[in-house]
Amino acid sequence: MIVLDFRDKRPLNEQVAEKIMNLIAQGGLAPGERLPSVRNLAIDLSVNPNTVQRAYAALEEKGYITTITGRGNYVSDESNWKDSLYGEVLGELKETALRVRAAGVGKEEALKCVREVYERD
Amino acid sequence: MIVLDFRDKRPLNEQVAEKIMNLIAQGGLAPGERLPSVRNLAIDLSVNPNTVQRAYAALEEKGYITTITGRGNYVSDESNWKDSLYGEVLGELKETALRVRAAGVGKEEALKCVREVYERD
DNA sequence: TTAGTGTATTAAGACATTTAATACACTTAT
DNA sequence: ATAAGTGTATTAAATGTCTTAATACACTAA
Repeated sequence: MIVLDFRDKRPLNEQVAEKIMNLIAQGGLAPGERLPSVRNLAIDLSVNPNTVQRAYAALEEKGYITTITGRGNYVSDESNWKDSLYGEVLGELKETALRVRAAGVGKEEALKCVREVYERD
Repeated sequence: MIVLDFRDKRPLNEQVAEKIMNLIAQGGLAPGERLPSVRNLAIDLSVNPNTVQRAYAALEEKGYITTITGRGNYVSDESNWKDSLYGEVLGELKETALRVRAAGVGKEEALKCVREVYERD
């Protein structure tokens, strides 16, 4: 389901949260579907339960999942996170594009770079 | 000349290096121009000399500046860093685009976002 | 009642960043 | 030659974050 990169300098809890977020965003996890329990996912990823718990807490904070004590974590309805995700991600893209332009890269070259990413596999 | 964000979680030495790099890329610092000494910039930024030294070392490693022991640090000629800057900045764009795609944003919407940045003023 | 769930706390270790205090070699101007 | 300013290097300490570990508690479901 998820593979972590232990050599990456980014915190494990952030990696877990982002990978699950991406799975949800792409439909790999449907709304209403139950996520693995904190303890089970921790075992699967060879990570401490606290680390998974922090990832889940962040995901709930952003509206991607709903937590029910004693039962588990469930994927939220798309309406709860789609707008905020699009806004966040397009904001990042805009910032990066500004930096790319400031560095002197031409418009066509920048567009080509983005197109290539989308046309890969 | 430069203002650091001490609340930002990013390392100070990286912030210093990036801000100087941007100044150079945008012509705020001309080739041949001398940078502030390690000690003076450290005082200006309220930071330890070691931190500035690390920033300068990184900048020299990437070809943005040339260091002469006993004299100072000087902005390198554009030919020394233009390629590496393009590579770095396009790499960032690629990564961001991947994240945008993973979030479920469509190709046309992403391209439109980049186009808008380039067509602004 | 039992097992499985989320949650919370405290302690310890590992690690990166930053500061601090020096020291040394080099260059420039006097 | 001397002095001041430069880059560079080293070692130690302080700090903060991340992670693990070991528990404990409240809740839910079978």
